[in-house]
Amino acid sequence: MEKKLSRKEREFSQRKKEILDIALSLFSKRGFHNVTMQDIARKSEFAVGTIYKFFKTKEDLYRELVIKKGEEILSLLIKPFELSVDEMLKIRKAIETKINVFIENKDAIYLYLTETRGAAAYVSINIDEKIKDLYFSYLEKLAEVFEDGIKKGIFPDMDPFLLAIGIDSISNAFLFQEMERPGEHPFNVDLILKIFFRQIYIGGKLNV
Amino acid sequence: MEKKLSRKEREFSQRKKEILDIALSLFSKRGFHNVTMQDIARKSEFAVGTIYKFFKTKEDLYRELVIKKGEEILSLLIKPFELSVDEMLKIRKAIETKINVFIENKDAIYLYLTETRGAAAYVSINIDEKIKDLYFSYLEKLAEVFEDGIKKGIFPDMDPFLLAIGIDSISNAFLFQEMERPGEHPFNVDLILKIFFRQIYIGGKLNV
DNA sequence: CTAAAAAATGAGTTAATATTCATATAGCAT
DNA sequence: ATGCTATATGAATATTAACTCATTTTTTAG
Repeated sequence: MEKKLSRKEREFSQRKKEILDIALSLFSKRGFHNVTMQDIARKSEFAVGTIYKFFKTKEDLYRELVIKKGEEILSLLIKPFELSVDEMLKIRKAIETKINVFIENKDAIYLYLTETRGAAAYVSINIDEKIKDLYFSYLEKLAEVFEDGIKKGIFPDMDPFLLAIGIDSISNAFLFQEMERPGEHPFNVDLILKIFFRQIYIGGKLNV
Repeated sequence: MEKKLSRKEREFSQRKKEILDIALSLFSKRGFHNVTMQDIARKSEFAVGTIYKFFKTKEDLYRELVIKKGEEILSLLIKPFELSVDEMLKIRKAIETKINVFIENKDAIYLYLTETRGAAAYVSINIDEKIKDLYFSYLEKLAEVFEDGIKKGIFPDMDPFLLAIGIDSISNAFLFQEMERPGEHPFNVDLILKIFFRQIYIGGKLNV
């Protein structure tokens, strides 16, 4: 069902993708309002009119970009939850994955976090809501892992959703700090786990 | 040195303050680019031209607002650090204060956090840097408390700046969650301290 | 009360940029 | 090679919103 695309269609998608990549690099650095369609046209080496063959409006382009990247990133972030390992390892893998995804997708992360912050960044309520929902669904999956762990007695008995928010926000904060001032305050997964669980987990074993 | 203001001057500041208050409520909901000077004029019941008697440009107005609020909030947040109590209680007070400041200044917090996020929100690099610096100076003060506590052996021996980022980001995350979906996941200072220290601190005593 | 000075007003000007569309170019079939 | 269709182009247009300033209104002083 994938191979039905004609060369024309493949070229169309390829060009569209190129435009979206350029747009990502621009929007993530300067924000929606400080990037013009001219900028996108110039940098992607298309004429302005051509951009409009791919996207009805500037906002459409932005919306498509934000949602596409959001979904892309979510799909990476939730992979560890499908592993059949114990909850502690799942959490560890989830944080490791998050760190890698951050590093590999800095631009997209900027776009994404800008959106979840609402307020000044938002262009249209709908984008904002969609991205919030994606992020929420991630937190819910993470919370489920905590819930399972609590039932087994390996995590403290607290609201699993708050634990999810907690560990995720620490991870985000450390990652942002690292992005802003690289090397100043090195951290790793163990440190995050240590704060959360007073535990270091190595090769299937728990060490305090 | 305060009472030298004439009625004129007092009226001028009063009006300026009114405009800034209106602008805050608008900017915090819709962001810089989605609020027009017309909007601010209409809502504050002045003419557009009058707004320009108070602020040279729209960006000036915004800058003044963001920095004023940032400084206002910082001065509230750092108060607990001046208390002469032990480090654990200082941290507790700092979180309590943060929760209260959040609740009392939701609009300003939105403005403030939007700015610290950089990226899409930014208007001019200078505002952004100024606010980042303010926030950074808060984190540094918080880190000092951790440092003192670590020396005394009452906190675990980790990078105090990371501990500061950590506890602050959890507090922020819980507060945002509460703002977005009130009542769904109740939390309090004890919960945050428990995650961080496995400790509840009541009336000067530590309880595990 | 009256006239000069100060302040406020908002229609009009200007600048920036999203969007359109007549024209040019490239691709393709015969 | 030739015409026909689809695609690309970017100058021209439309829109939006910041900012100005000639006019009106309010305040102050005598």
